[in-house]
Amino acid sequence: MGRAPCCEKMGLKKGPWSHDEDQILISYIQQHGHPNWRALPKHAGLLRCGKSCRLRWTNYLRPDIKRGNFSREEEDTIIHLHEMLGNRWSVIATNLPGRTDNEIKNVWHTYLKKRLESHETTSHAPKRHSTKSKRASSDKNSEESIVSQCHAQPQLNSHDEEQLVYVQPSCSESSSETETTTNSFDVAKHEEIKHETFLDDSFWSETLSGEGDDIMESNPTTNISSVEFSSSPLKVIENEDIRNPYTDCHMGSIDLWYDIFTRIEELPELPEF
DNA sequence: AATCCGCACAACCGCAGGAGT
DNA sequence: AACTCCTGCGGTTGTGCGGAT
Repeated sequence: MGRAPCCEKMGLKKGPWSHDEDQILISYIQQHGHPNWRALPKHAGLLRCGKSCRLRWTNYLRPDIKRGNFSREEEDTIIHLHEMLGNRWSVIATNLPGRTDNEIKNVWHTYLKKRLESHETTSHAPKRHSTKSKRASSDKNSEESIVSQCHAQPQLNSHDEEQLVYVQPSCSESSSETETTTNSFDVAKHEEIKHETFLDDSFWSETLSGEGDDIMESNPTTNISSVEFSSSPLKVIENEDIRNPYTDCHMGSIDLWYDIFTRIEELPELPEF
């Protein structure tokens, strides 16, 4: 496979994004979407490579990013899924609405891994995320104000973890209500779990990439917030009252998970995807 | 008060793989 | 089939902050 030539570094800015750059990126994506990341910075007038723009958008500026501390349920979900999937952060992220793979990866490396290593599985977690934003109080105030400009929906609150659904895209750029709601979680059937998990991976990535861009391209002037939140999976879940299996039974389901893991290991061969 | 150290997290880098030609 | 382009992913690094010494 050919590898994309790295963006010509001549004259391209690196490092932390400035307020102005964020504004430019947000406003451009709101107006035009992001059908082509590579061409985006040029068209938007940003001295950044497309990769950097995409990363900034997906990891920080995207409207549906859920900021704030990870709940205990989210942490447990990460741990469970990491046991099952390994370092497939993007797949794990699809099960944590509003969380990015980068964020989950960071949390894992800086905190959860150590928590597991020290076998500290009981309630009190070590000091962490008391202020998720050590920097948030200073230079991120400005950044969050930027982000909030495209957050048409209020920040998620502590009840959000009750709305977690096993199979769910992290990105609300598009989602299908029926698809989301029909992906119910049947933990009793490990094959279905595997199927849904891996199906979810490709399914959502395809769905998201396709529909999101379609929306944007077909409605270039559509306000991104209205588009995204009109089909917000969180809203769907809220309406449908689908519960997260981890939330419902997560601490009581250790045996269940153990059973799942052991049964998976009994399988002669895992299908490759 | 100054320095050191660890933590948290944003951002970068290289690679893999799908899509298009 | 072979090639290029583009996107997404996972690993890693850089930087700023707060607490400890």
